[in-house]
Amino acid sequence: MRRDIFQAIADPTRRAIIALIAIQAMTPNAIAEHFDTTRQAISKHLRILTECELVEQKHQGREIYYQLEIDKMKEIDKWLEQFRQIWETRFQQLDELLSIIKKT
Amino acid sequence: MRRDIFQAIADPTRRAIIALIAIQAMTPNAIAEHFDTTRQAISKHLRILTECELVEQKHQGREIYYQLEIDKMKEIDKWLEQFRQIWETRFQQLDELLSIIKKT
DNA sequence: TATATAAGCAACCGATCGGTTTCGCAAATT
DNA sequence: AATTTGCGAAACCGATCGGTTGCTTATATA
Repeated sequence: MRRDIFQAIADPTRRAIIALIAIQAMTPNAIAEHFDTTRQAISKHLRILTECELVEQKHQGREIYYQLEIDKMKEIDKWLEQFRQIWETRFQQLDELLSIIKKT
Repeated sequence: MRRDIFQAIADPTRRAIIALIAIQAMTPNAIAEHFDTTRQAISKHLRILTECELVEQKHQGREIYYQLEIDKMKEIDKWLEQFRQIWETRFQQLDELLSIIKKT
């Protein structure tokens, strides 16, 4: 059951769930209302999100509120960093090229 | 065959391929040498990456060089933007809290 | 105490995934 | 012209995915 964050965000429904609970913690039933599937399907998605620690449970009576563990999202940002360096370098090179053209 | 970038980066081998060809364009054979699988398996990954336009082909004789379409990576960055706003706000709030504590 | 509600869990299903093997084709090399 | 090399395409395979249905447990409410 090797879960990682990249696999977690691969599914569009899970990305939508993430965006939903980013605003405020919600129960599975409340989340399910936003989608065209059963609560059980949502529960499965929440289990995957919980397993890779993207989401946290907060028990409150018989309700379970799921909230986004926003810090975990930074892992994606961290991975992107190596490419951000490249595209910024490219941009800079383009910029330099343009200024050279301008001078001649 | 609905391919999107999030599904493309879900696989660890594909992420490694992306990182590899980010440095310089490479042929399928050259890429395959870096992994413990067959060239055909790599070819399949390249097909998926090509389908979602993360990668471009450059034919040169009978060799095909695959190069990263770095701009496409920005789509992930764009999606992350909404969450970056949240975690920066949280950080700011924490910062304010700390300065309030300091004052008292 | 009986009933309704919130939620997790397990079994099942068709579709897709990642991989291998085999094949065919086109470009280089001999 | 014959052979080697680089590559994609297709067929196949077991594993996993996303979903449903049916069940159990625990907390509220009548």
